[in-house]
Amino acid sequence: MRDNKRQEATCEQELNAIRDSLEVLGGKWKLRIMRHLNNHINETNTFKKIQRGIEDISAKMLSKELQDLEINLLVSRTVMNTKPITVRYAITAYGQSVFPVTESLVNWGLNHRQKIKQKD
Amino acid sequence: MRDNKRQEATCEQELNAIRDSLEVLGGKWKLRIMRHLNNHINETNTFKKIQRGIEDISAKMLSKELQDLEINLLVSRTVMNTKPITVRYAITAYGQSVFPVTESLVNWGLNHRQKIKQKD
DNA sequence: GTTATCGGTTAACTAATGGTAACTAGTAAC
DNA sequence: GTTACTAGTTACCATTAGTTAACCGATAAC
Repeated sequence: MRDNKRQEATCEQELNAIRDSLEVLGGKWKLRIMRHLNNHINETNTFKKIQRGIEDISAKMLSKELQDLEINLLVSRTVMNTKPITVRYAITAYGQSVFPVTESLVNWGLNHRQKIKQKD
Repeated sequence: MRDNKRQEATCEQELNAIRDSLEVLGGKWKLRIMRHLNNHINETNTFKKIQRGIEDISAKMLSKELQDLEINLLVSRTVMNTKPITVRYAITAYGQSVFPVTESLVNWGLNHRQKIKQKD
């Protein structure tokens, strides 16, 4: 794998790659959760603490999104040996690799809003 | 506007900017259409030609997506004075600005697929 | 034994996205 | 007048995404 032969993907492969990215990062909550974990990276982020920290997210959505993020290696889940048990979630080093990607989306989005404003 | 004070957006503003970007570029067809128009930039891209060029897209979806793209200034629409009338769609110069953004999504998606493969 | 906290799950709903097929109007060839 | 091509629109349906509210077992405080 080290001798990577990338950067000559076909059109279809590129569209698939974008679909993959948006599946992993898209939706209403995933990036909010990632950012929250990154902003509180030195704290013990338990399920309830995260839920209280992210406005309006329901237990169901938080549970489901954390599972998805864990499957994709972006977030780690550690059951702590406490009573009552607590579960600690943390963004992984790999998880932090999403921020440079989203930065370009942020910049394009900010610029686009200006552009559309000028239309009126 | 020229003295742009950007790049110090709050967390919430950044999430909104990402939402904006994904609203404009997301979904099943928008980027396919953009790429198609970009790949056939020297041709006259009529509605029917585009529909034949993009596999499985229905008239309804193509019509709706082209309208969205036009509203967002990414695609231009020109009614030609022919009989029967034809309508020419083209990607705008501004529309081409999306490709650098999607490139980072492509790269992350390709890399992520490798990463997940290694898990098994 | 009642109440509260932990980390969730379950069922039932609504909203958004996209697909299918039929249909429109205008023009032209046969 | 029937067929075909232009550029779409309309109505209906299925799937997905997300919301709401109730519930679960375990543990601990009162």
